[in-house]
Amino acid sequence: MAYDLAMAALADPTRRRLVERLRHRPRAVGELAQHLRVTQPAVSQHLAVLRRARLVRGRAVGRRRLYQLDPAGLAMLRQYLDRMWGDALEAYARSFEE
Amino acid sequence: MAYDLAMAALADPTRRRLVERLRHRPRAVGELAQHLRVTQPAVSQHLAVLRRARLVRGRAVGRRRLYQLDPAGLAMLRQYLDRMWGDALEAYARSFEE
DNA sequence: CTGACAAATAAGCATATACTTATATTAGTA
DNA sequence: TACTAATATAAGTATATGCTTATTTGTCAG
Repeated sequence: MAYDLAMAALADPTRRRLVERLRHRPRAVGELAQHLRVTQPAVSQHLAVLRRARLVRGRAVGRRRLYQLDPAGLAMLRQYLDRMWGDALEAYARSFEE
Repeated sequence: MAYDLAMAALADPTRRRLVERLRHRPRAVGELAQHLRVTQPAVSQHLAVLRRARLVRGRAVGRRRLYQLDPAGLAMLRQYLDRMWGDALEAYARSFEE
């Protein structure tokens, strides 16, 4: 039951934009903040939430902090959704049988 | 961009329990409420949220209302997560190359 | 038609949370 | 050492939302 943190984290649109911005390469906090209409502290707070959900990882490089996606959180979410998806399809098909 | 409603809907643990309870077969509102420590109105409100997110569908049967999973919402979510997952893996692999 | 049952809606409240500004921390630079 | 840059943390606020009770709407049984 670790996907609950990930689901809650991705429910926020600003955090989803952060994740999407990290899709292809790591970015520094300031760089992320520039594109987001929110202040730098807000971005740091969002990153902390994403970190706890294991959706991103941060490492210090000089005096900057580079964040990148952590596959772990996404993997758990995917697994959960795939299970639901499979069951939903089965139940849906069954609902036509009778 | 329809997965945002689904993400927000599934972020709530009570709503997730509702979805999980509907995994295998349709259920009536009262039946769902009995297993959930919340009142019937709360369940109805949650179901409304899930309906707007296209995660469930409800149909009237007599004076009861049977809800079942709607694959549509889950499909959108899955698609979104799969894209993120793929990109995350690529970026992760790339981060080892250099 | 009347009463009871099932679900949805209304209204209100209490808490969670996404934001802000201000400050602290840590690392590079002159 | 002092100064600046980059990020994190603290504290406070405003809004969103998940819950409750009370009421409304709709359906079946007698």
